[in-house]
Order: sequence, then structure tokens, then C-alpha cells
Amino acid sequence: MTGTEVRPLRRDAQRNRERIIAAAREVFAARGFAATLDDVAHHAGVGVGTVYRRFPTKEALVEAVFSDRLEDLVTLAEESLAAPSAWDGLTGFLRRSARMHAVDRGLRDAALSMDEHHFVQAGEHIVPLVEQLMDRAHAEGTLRPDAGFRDFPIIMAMVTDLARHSAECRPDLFERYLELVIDGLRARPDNGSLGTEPSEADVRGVMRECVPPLESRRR
Amino acid sequence: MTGTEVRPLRRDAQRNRERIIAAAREVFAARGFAATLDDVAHHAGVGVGTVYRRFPTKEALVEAVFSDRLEDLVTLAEESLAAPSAWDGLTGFLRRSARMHAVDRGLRDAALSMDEHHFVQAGEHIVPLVEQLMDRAHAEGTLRPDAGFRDFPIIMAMVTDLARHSAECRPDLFERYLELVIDGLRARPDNGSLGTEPSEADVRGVMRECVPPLESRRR
DNA sequence: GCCGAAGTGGAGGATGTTCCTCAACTTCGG
DNA sequence: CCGAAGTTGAGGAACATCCTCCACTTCGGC
Repeated sequence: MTGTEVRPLRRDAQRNRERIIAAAREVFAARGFAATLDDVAHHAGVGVGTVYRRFPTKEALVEAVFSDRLEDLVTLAEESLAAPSAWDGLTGFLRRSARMHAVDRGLRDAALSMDEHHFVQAGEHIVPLVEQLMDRAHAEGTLRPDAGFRDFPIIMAMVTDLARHSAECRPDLFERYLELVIDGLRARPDNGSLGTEPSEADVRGVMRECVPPLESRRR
Repeated sequence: MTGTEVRPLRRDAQRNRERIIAAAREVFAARGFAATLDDVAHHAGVGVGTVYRRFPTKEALVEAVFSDRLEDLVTLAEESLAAPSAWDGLTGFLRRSARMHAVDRGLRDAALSMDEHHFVQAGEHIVPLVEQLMDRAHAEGTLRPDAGFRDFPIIMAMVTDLARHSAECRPDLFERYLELVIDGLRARPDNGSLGTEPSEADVRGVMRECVPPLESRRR
């Protein structure tokens, strides 16, 4: 009683589907979720209709392209947890994931949509890992105590936003300011005070605000 | 031979002009340069046509509203230069100007448009002041040597961008991350290295990218 | 080869946004 | 009182994006 007969695609259709996904990867990398399905279609050398036939909504395509890319972030976090020094693990993760987000704006948008339907799963994987990275650095005494794991996504949002704005002239400029932030994260006797930590809702709010809507007009 | 007869406005017209500027101040503060002249008109309780009669382009209105507001930044910088400690002067300027930009998004957009035609003058006033603030802190030994005055606008852009994204849920959230950056700016023996300083062109590029176009369709 | 089902293309309608004009009307003030 | 100055806001022009639709092409089992 499988309601869904999973008829395989015709050979040419399958080829086009793959072309579309490849094109989407490129286009989303360059323009993020703001990219148009028309854009993707042109890049794939395919009519718009074909894209809409294969992926009825932008969400569907985005999910197809990025659900596994997000797993890369998870493995990166796991690797970083294995670092001998907690500080190096944490800052390495910051640097490397920021670089990934800078190179692939679609990945950034996906990561910042983590509480959205499609990506919750990856989100649930990553959050505790980041939490651990922070905890270990706290325990080690290298990370300032008033920085919490909720600061992580906001720092990422802030820094990759800069990456977005400098993409045309200096795609690597964000690294400079990330280093500044990282140096600011170090535990020091005379650090200023950071004020109240953001709430879960604040984080969500900022993340949502940093990503293009991705909504469908269809109802 | 004054080609421009400066006929004074009729009383009611003058009143409307002022209403429009007041409304523009509010609307631009809330939505930045992205605000519409239609928006301004409604807020002023005036027809759109009236706005366009008084200010033929958005540029004209923006200039009327912000050219003196930018002077506030200049005086703030001058005050900060008078601070007894160079570090406190510099960081105070960072904090206070960031707060001004967070409260008034139009001011932010104006400040980030400093190389644009209208605001060059204010720009020419501020740049050397910021330079002095930095130099003094360098001389004092409190500011890390590898941070230059060109980092200032980029830090401001980055932090106020965050302010923009958190405006709805936590308008003050940017302060937390500004503190982080400020702590990162402190001279310390074991600071990481920042990499190459941005060029003048990089700064310009980022600033332009951070502000809505403000272009007119008219030619 | 043939033919029906599967697949394709891309012009174009629907919808939305912003800019700005203009012709009929209102108000001011000498 | 009347002409000049001012006002209004519907609506046209320009643009962007989404997505549909149907005449057409291609596949692949027979």
C-alpha cells in the first residue's frame, strides 16, 4: 500500500535534474537565497518550466542542494571538538565556518535558517556541538566567561554579513574583523562587560532578519 | 545679475516644507534611505506631489535632512578628542556614534555615503578627526598597532548592520558585540595578527555596498 | 519505425514595488 | 476678488519576480 508509486525519471529528465542542482549550487553560492529560479534555469541551460516541474518551490530546491552541505558544518564542529586545545578548537571552528559561509552565500543563508522547517535537523545536530566547544573553552579558562554559546550565531551573522558587503572588492576582508572579535573573546582580567546575553528568541530574530524570505507566492 | 530670484515661499508652503522635513527625519530614522518619498508624504499628511515639488529628488531631501546631522558626528569626534585618555576617547566615540547610528538609520546611511557628492564635506571633516583619535591611542600604547583608521568605518558598518537586523527584537544588541570588538582592539602582547589593512578603495566599496542606492529614475 | 507518455521551453499574465507626473482643484495674499 | 502659487492623489511608466500553460520535442517500449 505505497500511495506513492516511485516511477523513475526518464533518462534525459534525470540528467536535467542533476544539471539544475549543479546550477543551483553555483547560483545560490553567488547570490544566496535571493537568487531566482529563473536564474538557476538559465545557468542550467534549461527552461524555467523545467525547474518548476522538478522543484515546485524554491524551498524544495534549496533543501535538495543544502541539506547535506549543512552536514559539513556538523563534521567541522566535530573535528574542532577533537582539537587538543579548546581555544584552538573553538576559534578554528569560527574561522573555518566563517570562510565556508563567505565562499558560499547559500550555505550561509541555510545555516542562518536553521530553525526553519527544512534545516531543523542539522540545527539540532550543531547546537550541542557549539555548546560543547564553548563549554570546553570556558573550562579551559581561555574563553571569557560572559560569552555564551548563543553569541556564536550572532557573531557569524555579523561577520558574514560583512563578507557579503565586501565580496566584490575584498572577499577575504571579513577575516580581519573576525580576528578582532576572536581576540575580544579571550578571557582577560580587564575585559569590559558585555551586558545581557541574547535570549534564544533574540538569536532567532536576528537570524531570520539576516536571510532573504524564500517565500512562495503560491498558496 | 542674480540669475536666481530667491522669491520667498508662501506661508502655507513654508509650513508644509517644514512638516515634510520633520516627517522625513522620522521616516528615514526608521527605514533608512530605503524609505519612499510617498512614505514621507503620508507621514507629513501631505500629497506626494507636494513633496516632489519641494524636493525634486530623494537626494535633495536627504541632504536637507542630514547635512547638519552629520555635523553632530563631527562635534562628537571633537569632544572625544578632548577626553583625557586616548583610549576612552576612541572607544567612547565608537560607542556613542554606533548608538546614534542604531537609533537613526538614516544617519547611518548618510554617514556611510560620505564619499557621495552631498556628504563629502562632512566626510572631509570627520576623517582627520578619526585619524587623530586613532593616532593618539596608538601613541598611548592602548590601541593595537595593527589596527588603522580605515578599520573604523568598517567596524561601524559591521556593527550597525547588526543593529539593523536586531532592531525589531533587541535594538541594543549591537552594543554587546561592539564591546567584543573594542576588547579586541586593545593592544596586547599575545594578540593574533589581523592581516592586511583595507585600502581606501576597499573601505569605499564596503560603505557603498552597505547603503541602499538612493538613485533617481529621472534622467 | 511508431506512437503515446513524459518531458521541455519560454513567452507572457499576475502581482508587487517604487518613482514621478499632471490636470483639476484649493488657498493665499496683494 | 482674482491671478499666482500651491496642493492633491489617482494612475502611468518602469522594473522585478513568480509561476503557468500549451504547443512542441524527445524518449523508449513495442
